[in-house]
Amino acid sequence: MSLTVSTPSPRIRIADASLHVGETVSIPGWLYNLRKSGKIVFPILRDGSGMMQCVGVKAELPEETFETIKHLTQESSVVITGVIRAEERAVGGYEMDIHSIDVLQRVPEEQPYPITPKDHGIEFLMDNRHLWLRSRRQHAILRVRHEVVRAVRDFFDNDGFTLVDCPIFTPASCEGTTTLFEVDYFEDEKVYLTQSGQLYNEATAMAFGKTYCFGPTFRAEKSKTRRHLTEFWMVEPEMAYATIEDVKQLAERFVCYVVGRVLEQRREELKVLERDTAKLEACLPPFPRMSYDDAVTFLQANGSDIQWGSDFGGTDETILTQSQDRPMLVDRFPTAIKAFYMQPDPSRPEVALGVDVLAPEGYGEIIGGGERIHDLNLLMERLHEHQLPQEPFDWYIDLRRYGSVPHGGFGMGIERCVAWICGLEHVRETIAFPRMLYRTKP
RNA sequence: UCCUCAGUAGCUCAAUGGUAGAGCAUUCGGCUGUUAACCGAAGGGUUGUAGGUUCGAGUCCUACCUGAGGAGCCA
Repeated sequence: MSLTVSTPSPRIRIADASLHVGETVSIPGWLYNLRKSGKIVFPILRDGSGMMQCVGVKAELPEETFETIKHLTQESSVVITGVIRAEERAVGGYEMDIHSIDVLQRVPEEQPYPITPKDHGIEFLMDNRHLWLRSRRQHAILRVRHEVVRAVRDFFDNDGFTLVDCPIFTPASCEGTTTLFEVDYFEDEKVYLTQSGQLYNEATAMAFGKTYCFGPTFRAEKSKTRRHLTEFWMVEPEMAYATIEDVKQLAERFVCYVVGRVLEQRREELKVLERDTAKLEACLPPFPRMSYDDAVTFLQANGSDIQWGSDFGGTDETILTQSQDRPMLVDRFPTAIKAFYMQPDPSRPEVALGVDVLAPEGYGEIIGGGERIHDLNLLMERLHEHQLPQEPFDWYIDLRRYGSVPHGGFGMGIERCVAWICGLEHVRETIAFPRMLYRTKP
């Protein structure tokens, strides 16, 4: 069966098939599907870069080779050698006439590959997440995610930001204290998994001017919705000498760049996902801007029972964004519901200079950020009001002692952004191995 | 933590309180251009668990377990 060993041909990836028309090449991959029709077989090979329909004709192959192909099982690992040919009837436009096949591992029929070409339920698919990643749709989503991550890095790298990553073990909370994962450190010490790199970003921004961090973030929220993971990836830029207006402009440019890159580089994947790209093409500046005050008025006029002073619910975000064709910016939230470090509006201290970006089509908040307090006394006051201990924040307070300046930034959740761009029902498909309230396997 | 819904073949789902069934997957057979191929046949079940009502329970009742969706909170 191992003809390729004695007659080695150049190995190619399916994505490069168009460069090898007429050549004899080998493609290492896995059997995606197999269609049989008497004396002709059509194994569909996948190699991670694409799909290739191969053709095996009984009359043109040794009987043993033909029988081997005919009885191949789904997801068996094989190296197929043959000649590439342009073929309109094949998906992808190219086809391979099989000369020989080398089977590395044949999936046994008594334990066949569980994910068949028909429908499956979400529980079954999540239990088989390690295999589900091989399917076309999951492949497309994770390629879009990769493009988003690349675009995020390129955007900040090309805009004068320095990447300075923040610690994952942290001694204290940035956001609320009830949503921290506690970890046993040495000598009875407790540390927590980071909820945000933002406090550290403020230190690095004072050192480099403009910085960003990008890494995993953890929230022990008992949230069981399509928008929540307990472990997610967040990119957080921070700028010295910046106001809320600078933050808003940065967020707007950033979101447009990321969406533009996916449209430019990942058309095929969006097509697999049946994403209406017109909705993404509408993502151009300027984004509509609304104050929290006006948002509350708008919501009340459109059926929400929200009262001034409380945060938006999931349905509130949907009501706000459903009439928009692009993301919207909402700013100046009640100071009382925002984190202690948020800068109050000097002319209206009851509202804070925070801004959220809400994605359209009901996807909700993808960015949260704003201007931070830079006045030492005000920061001390706010720490006290939030009943936070001073000692763990000593270093943070120091930043207001040594050349304090107005500064701000934001955080964007990668999974929510990818879910929106891909048009997915749930964020769980946007990360290879999602961690959720009741799921930590596989 | 609370609310709602669902657990039946490996998977997706049917079955008025009255003999547990189909499609896909698997195996065997047929077919030289298939596109989640198609046609024929076979094997495959402690109906989530424990109780209860009933002549009789997959179906009704109670508790529990598991999962999904949502609320609150959030990116």
